[in-house]
Amino acid sequence: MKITSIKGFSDIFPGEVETWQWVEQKVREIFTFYNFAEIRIPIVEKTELFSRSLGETTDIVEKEMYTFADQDAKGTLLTLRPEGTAGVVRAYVESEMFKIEAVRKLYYLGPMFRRERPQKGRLRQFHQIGAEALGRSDAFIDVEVLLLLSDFFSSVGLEGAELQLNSLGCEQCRPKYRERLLDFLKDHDVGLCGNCRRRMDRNPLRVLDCKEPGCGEETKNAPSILDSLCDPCREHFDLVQRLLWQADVRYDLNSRMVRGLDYYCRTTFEWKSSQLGSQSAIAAGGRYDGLVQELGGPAIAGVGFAMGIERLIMLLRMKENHAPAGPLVYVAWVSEKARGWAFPVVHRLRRQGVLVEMEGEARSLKSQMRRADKLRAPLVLILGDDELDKGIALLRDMTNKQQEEISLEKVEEVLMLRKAN
RNA sequence: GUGAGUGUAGCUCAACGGUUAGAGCACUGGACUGUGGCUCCAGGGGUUGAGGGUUCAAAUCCCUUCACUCACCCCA
Repeated sequence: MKITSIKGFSDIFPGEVETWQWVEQKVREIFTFYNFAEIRIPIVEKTELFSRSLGETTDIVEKEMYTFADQDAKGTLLTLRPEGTAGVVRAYVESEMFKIEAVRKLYYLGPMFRRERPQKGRLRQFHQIGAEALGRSDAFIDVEVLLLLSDFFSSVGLEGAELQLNSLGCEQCRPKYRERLLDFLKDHDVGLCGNCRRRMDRNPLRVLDCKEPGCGEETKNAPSILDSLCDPCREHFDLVQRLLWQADVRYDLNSRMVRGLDYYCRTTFEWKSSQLGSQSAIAAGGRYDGLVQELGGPAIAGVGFAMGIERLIMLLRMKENHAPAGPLVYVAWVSEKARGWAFPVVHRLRRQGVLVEMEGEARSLKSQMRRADKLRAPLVLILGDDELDKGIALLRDMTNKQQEEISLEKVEEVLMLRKAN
């Protein structure tokens, strides 16, 4: 029986991996420019970290986490991280970073795991790029984070992503809004789909972004969270919008946008694209002012986002060719003696920085030429017994079909020269 | 977890229940005895996802199972 990969876990092969490397390079460039520093955190954490920060009743915690017992005596429950924010905040609190410098701007990049049914734009192991700004509660940092994302998108040439913006309020105003909404929904529950009637108790906000047309109709006049914000939240959100406007970043207000994790408050946002299929969010995030404290730290605010790399790459559509440079010289050999002569030469050339590839098996010269052509090598060094006897090698220029004889002693020298050009 | 769709050569796909399951691309070789792209010719490559059933006969129909895809749920 052939062993296959796990459902929802995929390989990234050469050809595609170059695009990943290019994206990662852009991340480092842009994020560093905004003074975000990379942090690398473990892929496995204690289960409790996630259940406490994401919320016990979220889908992720209830049914999507890869959780297992450690081999220690207590059988400590461990979980493959389903997202990055919890781990970053844990590291921030645990290392007491805030004592030295309360404000930290961090980013990370790596695999996340959620046991969902795979579909377009959704895998069980997927990759996220995330940024977290800890220690500031002002609207300016919310917008700085949004501008970072926006600049990143333009640096990779992403077009057609739309920003949706909302505010979820704080512990003061959100519970009040929740009550108001619930009252409204109770009066209208006849027109709601079965799904939404179930949603009412668990997370009434979610009823608002139900895809059923009937539910949309029924909740058309539902109270909006944006009309229910308390004064500080209102001012915060107004400033966010004013700054975005100033920075020329377009957005749509969406008071029905819900975030999946419990820790969000105030500003939340989502970048969406219509070209992604049903899973349309490419990046999403928001403010999480209570999280640091929830994880045992001081009352320190935070704001951040996560972006799905697979989804991002789907949208980039390989506009640019990120393939690495092919070999400068392809060495074709037609006898074992020639191969034996060429092998150490190839090695020496590589050590001197010349990109050389050499045929690996005894094949016709024709097929070796084909291979060289396919690799787009501009030069082919041809070696056979005839040449060795004469003390020469043939150097063919693939672009103009010119071929010259060079003495064996000069091969390295000549190729070094070609490299320089 | 629920629902639908699809599984045939390395890839993209054909084949009314009826000869030996084909084509394009890719690969290998030849035309060009040791020279790439274009063209022409030839060749290799398949347990038709797996297992069972119906039938004189199954890639084709039925059942089971597995995998993939898309959607719901939910989310990056």
